[in-house]
Amino acid sequence: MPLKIKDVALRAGVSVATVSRVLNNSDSVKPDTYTKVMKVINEVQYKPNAIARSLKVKNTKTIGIMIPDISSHFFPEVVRGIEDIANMYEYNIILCNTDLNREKEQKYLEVLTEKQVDGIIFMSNIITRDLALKLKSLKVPIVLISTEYEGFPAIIIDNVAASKEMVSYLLNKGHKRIGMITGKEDDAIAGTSRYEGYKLALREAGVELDKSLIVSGDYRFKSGYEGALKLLALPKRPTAIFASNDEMALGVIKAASVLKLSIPDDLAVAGFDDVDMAQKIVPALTTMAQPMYEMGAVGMRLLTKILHGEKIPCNNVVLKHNLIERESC
Amino acid sequence: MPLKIKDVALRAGVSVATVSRVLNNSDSVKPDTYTKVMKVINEVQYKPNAIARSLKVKNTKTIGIMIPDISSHFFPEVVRGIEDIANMYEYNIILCNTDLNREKEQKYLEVLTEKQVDGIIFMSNIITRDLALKLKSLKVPIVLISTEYEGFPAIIIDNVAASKEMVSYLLNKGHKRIGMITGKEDDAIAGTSRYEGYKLALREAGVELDKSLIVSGDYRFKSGYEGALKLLALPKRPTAIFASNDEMALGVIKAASVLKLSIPDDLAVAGFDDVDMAQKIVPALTTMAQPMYEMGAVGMRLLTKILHGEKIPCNNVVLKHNLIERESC
DNA sequence: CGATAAAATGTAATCGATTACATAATGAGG
DNA sequence: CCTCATTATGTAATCGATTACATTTTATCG
Repeated sequence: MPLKIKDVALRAGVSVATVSRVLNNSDSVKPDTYTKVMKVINEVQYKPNAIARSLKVKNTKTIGIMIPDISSHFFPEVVRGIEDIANMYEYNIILCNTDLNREKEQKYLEVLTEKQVDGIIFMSNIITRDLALKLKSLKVPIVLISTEYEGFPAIIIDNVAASKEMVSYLLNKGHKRIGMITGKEDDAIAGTSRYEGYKLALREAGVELDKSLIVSGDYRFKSGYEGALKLLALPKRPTAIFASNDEMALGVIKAASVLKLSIPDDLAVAGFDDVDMAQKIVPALTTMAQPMYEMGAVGMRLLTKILHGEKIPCNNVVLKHNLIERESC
Repeated sequence: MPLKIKDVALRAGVSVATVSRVLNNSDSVKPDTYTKVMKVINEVQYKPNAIARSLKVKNTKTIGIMIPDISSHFFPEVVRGIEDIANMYEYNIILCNTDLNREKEQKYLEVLTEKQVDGIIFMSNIITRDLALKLKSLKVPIVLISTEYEGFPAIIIDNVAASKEMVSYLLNKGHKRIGMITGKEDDAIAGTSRYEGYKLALREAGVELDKSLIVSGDYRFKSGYEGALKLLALPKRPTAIFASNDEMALGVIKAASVLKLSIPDDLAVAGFDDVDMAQKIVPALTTMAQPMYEMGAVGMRLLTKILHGEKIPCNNVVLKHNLIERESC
């Protein structure tokens, strides 16, 4: 039903080639014909069919974004960063929630390639060898965010250093017994490395590691809440708790509140991420900020560079973390 | 570079038509040939080009989602609901952040139509006549969420009733002076109607409206914070504050905390939305829940029905709101 | 003013699938 | 074993753009 380039050509009394030329204002077309064609285009409100175009030019100006879950904190900001830059370069984004489910991931990767996306931004906790192989086989540029793998460009922060910094900060504030709620063990990037940073800070300060102060969580509120209850039930309870992410830190705060502990006097709480809410809650949460928006933006900018033919080294881009002192410590 | 249907046909010793038939398992194809072709497809890892397919069959199995901003609360949940259902029916979603900016909106609508999306889910605060006309002219099915306009199917809640219910609840708790922080005035749906509900509840209870208790906000934390400071500086301060959304309610809580007012004893606070954070903060926020995920899911389900040719009446689907009592009142 | 180069436009092939229509293979029934 | 209906497969047009190449128009200049 909608008009095709042919119709425009007919009405303007030129060939389809000419119309295509004014559309892409490539090649040379006489000013007269240009305006003549433009007039028709505007009159009939002609909108070129991008699908047909894509078939010929072999690019779709759309990229895929694979994230675990848009409704969990952290991701919306990243996605927003991606979209803003994508928009700037006239790309659109197809959003895929994987729930960290391998089958869903697989399925999405397939439809994304079938739909001929120009590139993919991939976020996940851990990338297995299999997955990496699969990603490589796609022949489409891929940028990783908040995860890494040999052979792929990735946007990350230095989790070990960031975590160490936070724990050192707590140590400097005089805390000797610092509880930690870790992320999932199988999650290389945030899980292991943030715990690594914790241990490094202790070692540097000459404080002995007390395993009873470590409980493992899964990044969710509930696990932070329950982990804190466990830690706070200890005979020698910690004076500070560092949670691997803000969501769990919120759980810690909640736990403290049911135990009628005041923050930061009875218990200092530190988080990780600097999720939007961190500054809005009472008490405002001291946390290690990840530049979420920027991670998305930088990742997308990198991807566009690749798509524009620039040769990009496949190494990690490490963005700066930032310790934000607020009321909870 | 990737293999085409022709290549598969060649290797399998059949025609492209036959390959296409096994791909779409339509028509009749002999079991023998079916397996023969399938074998080749698997061997060479053939992936059909969805763009080429779309050009011919005139659908893209992708829909557009227009939202103000994915990084503001409320939307991620809705989007998640949409995506889950979309995924179920093999649709993908292109995410567009409009920032409620008319030009961006316009631009996105254009590229979405050029990219031949099969449908659009549109969220915005207010729909002007111009915009509605534009939407109609797109010839593509559109479902509205959290907004409405004559002639479009829309998924909403009854904001007036919900708001009235909340205020009545506060009144029943014995509050006589209830402050309200409204949304933007130009925002028909949530802004005006929630204030409307407030007034209705007062009238019903025979409480006189005191305009000094009404301050207008813009749905953002800061405006909630500042609005609360203003209200709490009143000679006769309110004993309860109802904010038009949770984000602002959080601002109210923050304001109360700097003024050293305890919640709910010195001040009751109520929000609207039941954003994920509402239950996680201290004190947990009493709020009017909107079924965000469900709104997305129902909206998308409606859209798929339309896309599958069902005739759907263009009226509002009103989902149930739900008053959630927590600690802040 | 005519030859020639440069600019503008047109013709038709192409991208990679689907599908109407034509044709070939198979099976049933006498 | 032959005819005819049915099933299976193949041929070629088509979707709506882009673009290589061919052709026409315009401009330049001796």
